[in-house]
Amino acid sequence: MNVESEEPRRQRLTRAEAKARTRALLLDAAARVFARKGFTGASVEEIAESAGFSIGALYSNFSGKEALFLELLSDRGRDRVAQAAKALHDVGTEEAVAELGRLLVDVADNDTDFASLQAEFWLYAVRNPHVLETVAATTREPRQALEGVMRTALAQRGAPGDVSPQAVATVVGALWQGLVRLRRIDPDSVPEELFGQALGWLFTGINASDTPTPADTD
Amino acid sequence: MNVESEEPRRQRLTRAEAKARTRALLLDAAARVFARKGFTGASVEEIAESAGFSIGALYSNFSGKEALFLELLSDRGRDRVAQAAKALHDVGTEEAVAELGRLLVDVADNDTDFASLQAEFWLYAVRNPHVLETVAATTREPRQALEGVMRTALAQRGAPGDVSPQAVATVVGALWQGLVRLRRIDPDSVPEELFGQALGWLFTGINASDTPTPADTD
DNA sequence: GTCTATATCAAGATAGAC
DNA sequence: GTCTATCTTGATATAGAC
Repeated sequence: MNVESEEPRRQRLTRAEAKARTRALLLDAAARVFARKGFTGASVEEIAESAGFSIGALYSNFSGKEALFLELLSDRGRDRVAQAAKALHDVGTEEAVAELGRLLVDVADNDTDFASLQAEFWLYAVRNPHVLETVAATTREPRQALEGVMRTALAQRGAPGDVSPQAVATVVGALWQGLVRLRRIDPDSVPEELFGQALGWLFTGINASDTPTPADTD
Repeated sequence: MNVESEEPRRQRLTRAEAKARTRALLLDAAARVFARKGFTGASVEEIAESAGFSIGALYSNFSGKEALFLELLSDRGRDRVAQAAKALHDVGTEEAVAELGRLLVDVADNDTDFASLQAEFWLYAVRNPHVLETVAATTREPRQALEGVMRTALAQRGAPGDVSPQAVATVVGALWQGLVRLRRIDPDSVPEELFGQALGWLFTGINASDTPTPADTD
């Protein structure tokens, strides 16, 4: 009967740890199911069972479906892109551009749930004003990380000083998202090199332009 | 029996015309409700009543919820962008770029349902393999129209001959989609001029680069 | 802390009236 | 051709057992 007092060697968990582990497993499952079925289409029952628990366990850890979804937004929102952008910070410019290209293909092809979840978050935001700002904030985080990369990239390439790294980061981020989504449903139209090629055009154009206005005939 | 042979003066509708009108009204309502609630979140009851009809009328015109959704995809999928791109075909290059910029802001700010519907279609496609190709096809149509615009734009700007109009059209389209979505949840990060500015960089860079695109023989 | 059982409700779809 | 009434299912959330 003294099960709990046994030696905690071999990964025996305290109650708090067990609960935290359950929470984490539920969040993982939620990410999968929400991505595959959508917010409304996903049932809490499927999420719970997919994590290996029952509905009761889910409601013991989260107040409901929406709370679980929003928790997921906080946890996963910043993850991938911010992390990648930070990793690129240390890398030289030319390699960074190539690396970004590879990252695009990798995410689009392998982490298929990622783009779906992003789309779900976006839709939830435009439909629920009370979380719009929260979702907007999670998109700003990775974009700011990217802005850092762009700042050094522009400097190293000797771009005109009046070019806004923020604008470039926004453009690169938007292009990335657009291409990932398109590649997902029409891979042939987005070959592996396209993103890198586009970045090449972009940076060349930025360098060549002395003013940020497009009405500048060369 | 001779109902159909009555004079159609004074907007009296034949049975076929009445049915067609009902169908059209249901499709309009469906576009609204699907955009606002999502495919799963939207109820056929709300769609029917939003169009001013009952559930029965809906099922008399469409075999079910999915059929209605897919019908919408065929009707609205090509609409906006293809139409716009074709209009741009006649316009000179410089004006076309500026016009595209204005179009972005207009769509993002005014036709709010458009982007939501697009996102719904995309999600439905990645989740339902049997319609993936259909959705992909509807994205190809406007992209091909855009490709025509890009071809003349590149020629007028004297771009290297080995630059693929198809690649440029894909990039411009993806960037457009990405920026529209971002502006929807974070307008400050996508100022009105950003799209035009990005296009300027892009075309300048294309002109300056002699680097060949991967040989693309259509 | 987690599970089982259940109350409550809303949705998709159908059948027959008009 | 459209409407009303209804069948059936599956969902969220809760309450009490272990």
